[in-house]
Amino acid sequence: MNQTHCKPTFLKIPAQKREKILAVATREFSENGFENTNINLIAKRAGVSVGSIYKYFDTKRELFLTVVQAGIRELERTLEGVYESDKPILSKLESVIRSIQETSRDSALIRLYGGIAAQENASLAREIAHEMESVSAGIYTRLIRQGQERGEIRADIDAGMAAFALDNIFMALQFSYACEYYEERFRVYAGEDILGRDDFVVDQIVRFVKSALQKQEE
Amino acid sequence: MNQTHCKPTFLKIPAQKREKILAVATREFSENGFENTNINLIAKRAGVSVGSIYKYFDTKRELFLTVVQAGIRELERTLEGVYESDKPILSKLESVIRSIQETSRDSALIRLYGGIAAQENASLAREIAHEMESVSAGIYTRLIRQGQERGEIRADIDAGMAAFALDNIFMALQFSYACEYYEERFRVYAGEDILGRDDFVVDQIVRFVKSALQKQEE
Amino acid sequence: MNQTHCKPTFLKIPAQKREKILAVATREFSENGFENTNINLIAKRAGVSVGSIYKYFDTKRELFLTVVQAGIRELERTLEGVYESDKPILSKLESVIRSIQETSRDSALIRLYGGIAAQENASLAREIAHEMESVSAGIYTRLIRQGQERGEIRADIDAGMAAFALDNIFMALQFSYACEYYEERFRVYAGEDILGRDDFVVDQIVRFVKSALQKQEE
Amino acid sequence: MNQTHCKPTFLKIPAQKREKILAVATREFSENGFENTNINLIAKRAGVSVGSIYKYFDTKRELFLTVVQAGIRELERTLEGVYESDKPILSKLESVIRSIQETSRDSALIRLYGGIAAQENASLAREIAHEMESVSAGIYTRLIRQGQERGEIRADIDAGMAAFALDNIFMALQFSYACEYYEERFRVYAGEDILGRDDFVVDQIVRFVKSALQKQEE
DNA sequence: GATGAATGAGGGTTCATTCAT
DNA sequence: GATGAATGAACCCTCATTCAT
Repeated sequence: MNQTHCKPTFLKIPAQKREKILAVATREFSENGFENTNINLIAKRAGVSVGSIYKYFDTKRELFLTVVQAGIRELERTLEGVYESDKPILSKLESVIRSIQETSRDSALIRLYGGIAAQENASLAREIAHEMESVSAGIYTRLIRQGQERGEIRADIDAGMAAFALDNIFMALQFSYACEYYEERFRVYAGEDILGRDDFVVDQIVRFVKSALQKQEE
Repeated sequence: MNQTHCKPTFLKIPAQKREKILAVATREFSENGFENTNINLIAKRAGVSVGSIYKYFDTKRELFLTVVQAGIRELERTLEGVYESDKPILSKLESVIRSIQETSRDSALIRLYGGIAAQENASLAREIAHEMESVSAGIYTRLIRQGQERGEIRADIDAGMAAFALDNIFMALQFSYACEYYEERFRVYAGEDILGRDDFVVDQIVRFVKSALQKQEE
Repeated sequence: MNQTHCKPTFLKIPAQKREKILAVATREFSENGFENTNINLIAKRAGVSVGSIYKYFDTKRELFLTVVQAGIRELERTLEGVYESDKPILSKLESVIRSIQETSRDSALIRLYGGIAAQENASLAREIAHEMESVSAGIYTRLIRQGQERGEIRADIDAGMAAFALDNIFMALQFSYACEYYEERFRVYAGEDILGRDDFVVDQIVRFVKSALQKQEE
Repeated sequence: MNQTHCKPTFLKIPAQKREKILAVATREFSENGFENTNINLIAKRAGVSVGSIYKYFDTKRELFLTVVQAGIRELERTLEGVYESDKPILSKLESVIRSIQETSRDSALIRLYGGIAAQENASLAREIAHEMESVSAGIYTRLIRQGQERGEIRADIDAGMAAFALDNIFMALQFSYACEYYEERFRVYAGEDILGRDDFVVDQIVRFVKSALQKQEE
């Protein structure tokens, strides 16, 4: 869960250099996918030598994993921010959706996520899954459970499964704002102009999720 | 939507050979992704020459698109089957979920879907999106609308957006039964043994979706 | 010298079909060179099957040689026409130059010649040389000799060598009207607009050749 | 005229390695033509990796152009040497012819020239033409003009056209000592043993050219 | 520790030629 | 004789990784 994928040397170089490498690598991987990303090019664009990259990371794969992990930590911070507030739970959901709309557009990170699941390299996918999902899984599940305790969310549903369903909706929504494929899919479902109707989307998704989770009257 | 990606010659060869090629290609693409799939290997494993493959398809990309489209048509048939029955709408949803459980396990097709969105080749992704989603988008949206007309589904929600949310859940569920990455994610959310608890999953998802869509009492 | 490069079958098919094949092949070879010409494409464009082409010619090479030989015979006819007249010899030269200007522009045949010498396949080149040059060599040499006998051309020069020098000039002139490379070279020597100044070219070349061959006043 | 076709890296490697690569490439291209030359083979024979070749040159085409340009510079040096002497102009011509005889035999370079014009790749041909001919065109034209000024060469002929005719003769003569096809052609014109009668050739060609250019008596 | 030149296996694609119908 | 589908060797080029300096 906390393993690092880089070699110790990477942690000893100036922060600025480290961040430049990660920024360039994130952009390249998210734009081109794992296979089509060229390590030599990343090195050049980050202003370091290939040799150095291989001093910091054993393989292309390790660099990729490091980039993903850095992204996860960023995501974690965003989500935590939303949840730590003390608004009623259902209103937190609205915040999440708005946050997705704001951060996912043009987000290299989300595109990266979209691509991971498809990584031809199955073992790579598995390795990422755990650390990546632990974050949101944990947060969503805790949220649901809290809501159930407070009586704001129905108790007759498994917190994990509800969190799973919720994340299914949110994950696909993220992709819909970040990846061409899902953008197109979103339009097919909701109309050509849906990417410009953010308030409508928030309203509708909240409505859907709210009913799904709310304690049934009576 | 109806364009074919193969050359006419491909349609003229014996059905058995055609299916062998598609079966091998589907397996290879879904196991290795687009980039890591070797056309020469597909040819060898399908028992034809590379030359022949290139007589049937202009490029690797066209073969890939053909494989995807064949999968879409299969998916279409499965979904149509479920929806054409005259069960009450909410019970149809249960059928869909069961159908996902049955067909997604070991499904090269679904893995393929998972991979498409991530295709480094953005234009390829866009090209597939429309024809692929038109199928389920159409079916789900029609279903919701029908439900609204019959009074089984709440009218205060946009049919397209509801269908979108529904498909988000189902799509991710499909991936969860087909791709390593999503399997792992599923376990993180719902427990190590979730892949063996199909009835529980059906029950929980139905419960979630039902509330989400159902007409609110009173 | 008179060997044919095709199989007997080629001579038995309808003349129209035979000529269509040669016409298409000549165009293709002259536009793309030997290596870049695709036999399957020639077949398709000539409206016959590849199988048939290989019934008529053992190899791509044989087809090429046949095309070249057909071209030689055409050239032969043109040249003979010029020389058989009974104009004074030096005025015949003018006719040759004008004939070159008229026939070489857009001439697949000449481009073909230009390419032969460079055929990577050395043996192919040698094979063509004899039959190809015998034509003009014979005519030019006979012409010079005739001129020497008539006293129109200096006797202190070897007829063969003079014919060789003459053909060097004419051959390169032909290429200069037919092939991009030599066109460019021509422009470098004689100015950007030289390809539009035909009379000037005739005048200058005649002037040069005339002095070269003419009996020196004494 | 001064553009290089290689990447900067090529200029930084040891001269010996650079020359080895150019030597091997020149040989391969001149023996097999552009299309039939195998880059991987050049690499192996030059004792470097394919990867390196592609570090030095973007494409096969660029390597070819570099080889040609190197040849042009060599030709330039030879020609300049001949012309810089202060012999009377017509005697310089004799030097050129002797120089052709000496350098063209077994000259990969000249064979290369012979092949360029025929390059299936028309754009490639055009690109080479300018830089290649500028050299000899310039020298020959300057020579003629100088001769005209000095009164050694007739003034009633255009310097560029005379240089063109001259180069036509010399170019074909070069090919006649270097390429199989033109060797054969030479024999057809001047007899089977012509390649062994160098003095005769010099004498005859000088005689031809001299009359062509010389001021007419009286 | 940093560099970046060097490596070479690997893969998409073409096309001359064959041969079963 | 005609057809054209099938074959598969061959080649240009890429890029993850290594290693001498």
